[in-house]
Amino acid sequence: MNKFYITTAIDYVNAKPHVGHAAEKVQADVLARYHREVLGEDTYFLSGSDENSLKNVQGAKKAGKTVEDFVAENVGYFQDLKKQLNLSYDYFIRTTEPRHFAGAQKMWKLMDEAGDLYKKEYKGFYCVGCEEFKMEKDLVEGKCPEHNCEPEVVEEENYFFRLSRYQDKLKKLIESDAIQILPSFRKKEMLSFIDQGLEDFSVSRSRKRAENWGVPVPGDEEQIMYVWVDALSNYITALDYATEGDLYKKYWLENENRVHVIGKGILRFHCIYWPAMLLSAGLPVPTKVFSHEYLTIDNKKISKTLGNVIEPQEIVDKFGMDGARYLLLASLPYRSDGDISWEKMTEKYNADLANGLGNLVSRIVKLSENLDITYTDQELLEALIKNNEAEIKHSLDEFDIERALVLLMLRVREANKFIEENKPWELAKNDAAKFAEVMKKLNLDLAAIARLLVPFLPDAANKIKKVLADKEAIILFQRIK
RNA sequence: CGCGGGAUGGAGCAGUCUGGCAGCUCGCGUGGCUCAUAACCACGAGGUCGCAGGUUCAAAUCCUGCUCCCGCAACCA
Repeated sequence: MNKFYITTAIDYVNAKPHVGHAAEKVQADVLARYHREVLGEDTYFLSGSDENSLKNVQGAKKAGKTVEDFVAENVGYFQDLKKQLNLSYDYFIRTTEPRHFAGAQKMWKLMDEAGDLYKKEYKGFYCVGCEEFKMEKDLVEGKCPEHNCEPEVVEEENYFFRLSRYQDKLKKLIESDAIQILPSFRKKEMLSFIDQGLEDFSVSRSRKRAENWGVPVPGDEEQIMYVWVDALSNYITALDYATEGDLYKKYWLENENRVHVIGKGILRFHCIYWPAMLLSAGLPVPTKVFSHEYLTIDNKKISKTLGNVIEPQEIVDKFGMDGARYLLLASLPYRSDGDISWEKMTEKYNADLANGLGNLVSRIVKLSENLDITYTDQELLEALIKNNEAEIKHSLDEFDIERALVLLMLRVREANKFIEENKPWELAKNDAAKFAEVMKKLNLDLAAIARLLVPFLPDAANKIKKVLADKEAIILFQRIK
């Protein structure tokens, strides 16, 4: 049996999740369900939280809580997304778990043994007010914009990873699609980044600066792992890499599909840093990295200060679980950022789900009320083919979820058109045979559409199947003002 | 000359690789229908396809130059 391992990014839990986080999880969920429920593959789907960041320590301080409590509380909000949006992930990894520490340290040791870790002076601008290092680009006229003070130049010894050593190997892996990067223009971007020359990067911080929070560097009491080795290794530590458990063997070692779904902002770390670290440790690299674009709200970046945050739960409250899934998926184009607003969402929900799919279900169920419709599996397979099954699958193989949904909605329109052209309500009165024939086709089409909807709108798909059998009219998606 | 993406009717997008009547959804107007969630279907108005050149029988599509917008630009998820 084919196997499929898919992960989402692990999120910082220094605040509640917003729609952008939610959209990524739903996208990954569609792909996971497609492989698990449609293709019937042995699928493992992972999500999780990145808890070892200094940002969490700072967030906790602000909130007047212990880091443990602060992080646990926010993790709860992220885990709530599972129920809210019907996510089907198999496990939610927290990077504060002991087995994650053990796995990250194990990987560190292998990289060290490979001779890829070395100590070097790290020089940076440290703002005492922010208690963190600032990038030069973040400084305004050489000063920290938040505190309006000149940062200290601090030098500190850190461990560095020899990324430079893997430049050629990475280029080959990406060029040949051994690591396939989607959409394709992102592959181009990564290749041209490699061509500019890869430099080593720092992978640790002093224990003091890390505020004693995070994964300790093996064999060096004074250093804590910085984000890369720690966070990225979650994709294998969650599979019990530390003990080389069954999950790890099954889904990482003996599997051809190791897929990461991430946002474009962290593309480089997944396509370059992470594979290089795996190469160093002698472990298999990911086979696919899908980079989604970002959601904006009212054409602005999602930002607390702008006050334009929409919580996932709010969308669920208004449009229902599958309604929210649909809107998040359909609002995020494959190749560019997508914008949402209450107005746009309401419009799309009404057009596609209430007036489109939902109304179609009502029409067909009512018209079929007094008919006894049966069909064979073979007939259903033929209906699937006629309803763009191949094209929809092809879109999903390319991770183009938006296009798959467009194709599905096209089928809904076709069915509505077919009803109009054949006027079954008239046939019911004067041509019983033709009426039965027309309604059988419509039932088959709707059954096919329901089957194709499974990865996207699992609940609605089930309800359609049920209602076709029971013939009890339902309002699948209530029209919203 | 840092890298990548984008500019197509009121809005959102496809089409560009492989040149050939400019297409889809929403919104708007008119008509039709009544099985349905005032839903559905048809027709229509609306675009010199960012700008300027070039190649070609033919350019949104290929070539050259330019303008504007967005993301990334390295240890920042």
